Amino acid sequence: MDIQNILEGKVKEAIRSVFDVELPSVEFQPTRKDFEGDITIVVFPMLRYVKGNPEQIGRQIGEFLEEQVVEVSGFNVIKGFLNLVIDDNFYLQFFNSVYDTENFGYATNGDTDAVMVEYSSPNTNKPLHLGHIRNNLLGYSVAEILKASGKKVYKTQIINDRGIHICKSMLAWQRFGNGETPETTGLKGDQLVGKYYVAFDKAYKSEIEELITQGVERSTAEKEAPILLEAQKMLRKWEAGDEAVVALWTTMNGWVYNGFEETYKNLGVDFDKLYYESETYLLGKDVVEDGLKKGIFYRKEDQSVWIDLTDEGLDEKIVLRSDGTAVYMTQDIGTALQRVKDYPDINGMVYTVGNEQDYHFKVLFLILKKLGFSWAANLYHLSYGMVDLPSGKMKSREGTVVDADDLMMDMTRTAAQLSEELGKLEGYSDAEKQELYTVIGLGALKYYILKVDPKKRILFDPQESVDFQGNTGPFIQYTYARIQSILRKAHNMGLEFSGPADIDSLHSKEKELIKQIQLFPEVIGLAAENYSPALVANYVYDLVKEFNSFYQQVSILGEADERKKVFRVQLSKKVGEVIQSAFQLLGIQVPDRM
RNA sequence: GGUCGCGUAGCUCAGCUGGAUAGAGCAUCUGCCUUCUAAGCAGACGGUCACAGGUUCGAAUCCUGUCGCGAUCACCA
Repeated sequence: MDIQNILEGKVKEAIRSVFDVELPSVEFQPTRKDFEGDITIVVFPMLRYVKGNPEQIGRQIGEFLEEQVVEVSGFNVIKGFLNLVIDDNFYLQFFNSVYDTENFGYATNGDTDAVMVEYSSPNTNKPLHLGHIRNNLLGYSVAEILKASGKKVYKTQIINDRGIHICKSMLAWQRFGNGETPETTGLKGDQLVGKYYVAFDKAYKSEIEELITQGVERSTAEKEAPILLEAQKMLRKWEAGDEAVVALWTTMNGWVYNGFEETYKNLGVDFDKLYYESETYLLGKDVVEDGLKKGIFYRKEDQSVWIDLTDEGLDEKIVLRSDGTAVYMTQDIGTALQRVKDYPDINGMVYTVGNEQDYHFKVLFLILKKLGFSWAANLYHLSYGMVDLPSGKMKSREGTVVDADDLMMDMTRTAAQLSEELGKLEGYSDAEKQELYTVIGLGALKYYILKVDPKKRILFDPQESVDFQGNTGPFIQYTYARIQSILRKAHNMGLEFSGPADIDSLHSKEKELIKQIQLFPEVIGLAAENYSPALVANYVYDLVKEFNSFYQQVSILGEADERKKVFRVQLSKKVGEVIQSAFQLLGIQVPDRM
């Protein structure tokens, strides 16, 4: 089936018959655009087994292949590179075989094992910001890519709904809130709660300054500011189950959840299962006991429990405090186990968390492996770089963040403004226009973030906003819309474009397009293997570039030859489908018109 | 200081398991809307792939070292 396999066998055969040597493998690569040919065989690696002039060996193989393999219709040799010309028929056959395939590129035979993908995982004391957007987009997209590669996927987030951070917001709301609610203020719940988190910080800072003027050391003042002590007291009350505190906590978290839900909906991400830290923060202690018995952990004199990872080049790490309470690590161990308990088919997990926690996850995964869980072999920390602003790091407490809701609205507004200027949307209702602007604005934002390697840090300049030209979401969406326009016209012309393509030879642009389409399944596999939406983004951009060049240089609907015309429409349709599929993997919608 | 990541055109980024003359977009310049949507196309300009060694027939890619930027090394999460 696969041309490469056929060729590999034949090349080995050629070498065997001419030189009487067995080759272990053959190296292929797509032929560079500036040379004639489609597939290139690199002769250099063969020189270890076959003595001689690479150019001559290449020619001998080429002659053999041209004679013996129907798909090979010609060849040329340049230095050690044997460029093979593949017959148009091969590409046509491939095209016909996938033309009617729905979800072309997606793996069909599903894996019985499931993988759980965690992303977002916000604190409930403030609204989502640009950093969360990157997290959400990455997590969601990787989940979609894994699904497309044949895996069963559960999307989840752990909501950090307890701790000192939410108590700070609660306390500030009690003090300065005057009973404000989302209803009375018209603010989104998460925005309202975030406002009080900032208010807390302001009050805290002024108390520190106050103490310092009274002659207290700064470090002491920071620890003993009354409002902070009060917040800590509140946390203890919460842990003791104090009714009033828990009631307030429930109310305010409820506001935040409503707000988050709206943001997630706008962003287009969702979850199959939610975990709440308030329900999981005590987990993991029993596992630690187990680990102690197995000798994986050890207890120090003060009763705290540790693991020694110095053999692995890491440090010693605490897993249980001397007072017997859990640390972050303990919780994460317990939560992982809980997930496998809830979904027994899980055989791997992906954690979408910023790269400042690289070390933490390295340790966590190592511990889980040492504890002997089979699924621990398939844990992946989807680590990504920070999103920084030209002014520096974003800090929620100081209000120097790019708010997720604001940003999405800005992008939509920019899209609207641009569309108005271009003025192509006559006949659309205001509601339809608004929806389209959202699709485009979010397309720009999502693509902008997903096209860069997750590992790299992003410098986000809100002033310059996000481009709509070149390697961008809207450019790709635009191409898709243009294809839909062709299909509408073709339909109106009464063109029948469902059967197999029936033409004699391919235009070079057509051939290039089919080659590009052919790569899609491979790209999905690679993206899944590397947990990298960027591979998909850059692939679809190449496809779109190729299509635009085709579109601009050959006539599709104006082609005189009826069979060619039909084929070109079919080809355009398939390109549209691949664009749509690829964008689905990125969580980006695609418009019929723009 | 130890560990991890990053460093490619003026700017933002691609570059798959090492392969031919390192690719896009933005910006600057030149053409192209009476024909399928110009958010486009064709082209020009722009690079000692941070630096120095090494492995290899062949290195942006692999190894070592140096420099720069970032993160991390809590009985915080």
